Amino acid sequence: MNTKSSPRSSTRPRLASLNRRERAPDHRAAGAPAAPQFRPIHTRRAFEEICERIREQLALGVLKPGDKLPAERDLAQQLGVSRNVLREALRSLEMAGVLRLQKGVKGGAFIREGDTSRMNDVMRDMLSLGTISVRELSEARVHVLDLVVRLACANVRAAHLDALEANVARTELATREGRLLDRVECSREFYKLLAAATGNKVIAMIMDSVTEIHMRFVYAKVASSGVAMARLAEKRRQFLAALRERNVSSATRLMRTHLESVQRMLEQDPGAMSLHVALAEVQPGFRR
Amino acid sequence: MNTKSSPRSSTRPRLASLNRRERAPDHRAAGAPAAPQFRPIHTRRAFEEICERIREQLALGVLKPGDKLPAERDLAQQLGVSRNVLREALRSLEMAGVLRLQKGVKGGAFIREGDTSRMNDVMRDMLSLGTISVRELSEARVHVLDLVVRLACANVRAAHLDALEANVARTELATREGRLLDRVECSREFYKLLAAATGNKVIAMIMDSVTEIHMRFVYAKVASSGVAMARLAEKRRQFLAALRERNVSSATRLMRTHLESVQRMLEQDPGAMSLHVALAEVQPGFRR
DNA sequence: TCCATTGAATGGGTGATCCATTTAATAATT
DNA sequence: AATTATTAAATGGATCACCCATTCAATGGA
Repeated sequence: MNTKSSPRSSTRPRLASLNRRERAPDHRAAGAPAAPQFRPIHTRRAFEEICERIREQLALGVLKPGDKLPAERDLAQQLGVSRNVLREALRSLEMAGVLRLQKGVKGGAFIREGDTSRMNDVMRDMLSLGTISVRELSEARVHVLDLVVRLACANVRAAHLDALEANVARTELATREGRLLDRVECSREFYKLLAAATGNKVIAMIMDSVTEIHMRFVYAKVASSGVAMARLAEKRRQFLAALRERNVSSATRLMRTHLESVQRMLEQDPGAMSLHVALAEVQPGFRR
Repeated sequence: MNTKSSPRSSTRPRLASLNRRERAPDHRAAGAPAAPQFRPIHTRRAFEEICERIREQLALGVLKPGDKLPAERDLAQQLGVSRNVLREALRSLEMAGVLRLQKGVKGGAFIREGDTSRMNDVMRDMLSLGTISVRELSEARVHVLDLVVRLACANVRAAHLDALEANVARTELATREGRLLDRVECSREFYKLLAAATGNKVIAMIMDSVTEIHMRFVYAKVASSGVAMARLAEKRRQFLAALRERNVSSATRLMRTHLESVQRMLEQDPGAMSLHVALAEVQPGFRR
């Protein structure tokens, strides 16, 4: 039995607004198309409500990057929830790349600049969960890269070309010194720079997300078999030349044939390659 | 003063593995390319470690969709952390679409089928945070849609065509009955079906993520101004005919001109359109 | 002027406790 | 025997009251 009389029933007008809230009815218009029976209603929980409210303030422009939320203890009281629940919400938003939590006096929960690498995580989870396949990802990458090359030819600027040039120089150096894994890291960077050269952060984000996983496979392959893409730096220089003269067809063709040879490299001795190995392996430069 | 003697120092060999863990040194190879000074080290926190371990089990294939994690109380003890911290981790994974938490006996934390709509959230957050712009998103959508049309022409199957046909029929009905917002909902569905017709879930996911936000704008525009895209169903039928005969150039051209007219519609009287309104407005069919 | 000390604010983390929901086992009723 | 209530246990949801570690400004001494 619970002998100690509940010390809480007295001081608890709190959750009136947040907790135990009646669910809003589904306002789907009467004649709505393709209404699939009823969508499952998952009970509204406090932390969801909190996340939503903060995101709402964000969408409304009330909160902007750099802004600081009230201290956990204060915000919890304002929202009428316990500190623990508030923290669940803040944690989720932190994982989502929306917040940055910082300790110490003058610390707090700050709205971050958007973190475009979040899309990588989504892609990786989808692959881990088996929702998408390596084949689909590779195919998507070919198409996206094709688009990226065309856009880069249209929009590339001197600064991008310089960065790419420097990257190829590093690739060449790594090749000469036999640092094969560093060369893979160079490749990863190359595609990131190329994506940035499109001048469109949405496209770049998409490109990065399909490239990141792909490069893990390449890394795992090179690490395990020691194979190396022949004449990589040379091919990069050719491509850069085409990009510099904004020769779309030439750049596209060079990239396509390169992708094909990479694909062949990955597919030889396929038994050694494993989705799980590539995903789970902790690799330098591949932050999780 | 803290009069009550700490009751914890005795029973706490727990965190040895998880908490207060020495950070692994950065094993970046010595001559690594483009090492940007030092990457900021953010203190390793328990919940991050937990998330990572669960994701690792996922990547390793030890955990699969449908599997159930141990009960919170048990898992917390196994990991040597408090239940509250474990919950922060589970919450984050739930928000990430990896887990589904279910109450009651026989409840627990289950590994979900991958939730492709997570990419939509990323896109929305990036827009809310100002990391990407509406212009970039629209531009990306044009290019992605172009790709989708080409792939759909190559891979569309009878079932897809039937679904699209049914969608257009609903569009026609909504038009006749003057249900403009339902027609927008039909459009949203149309693009989702088209994305699925590519036969590539990665491409489909990307397409959906750039479409979702766009359709919010269309919805907000139609809701506020009452304007309607002229001859929508007719245009859809023409496009479907081209898709059915796998006529890439025709389908591409039709889609492109349609996009242009939609863009013109959105841009007239631009003062009425607001990023914040479109993002924040709760709309039927637009789950958050 | 510079450096060490201190203390308050803040996020990180713990453990105990209660509530609400769900399900299966059990008892009561027809 | 079949059906319907009741009960009990397991589980996630939430709260409270702490304590710890980090950070940084204020303070004070050399």
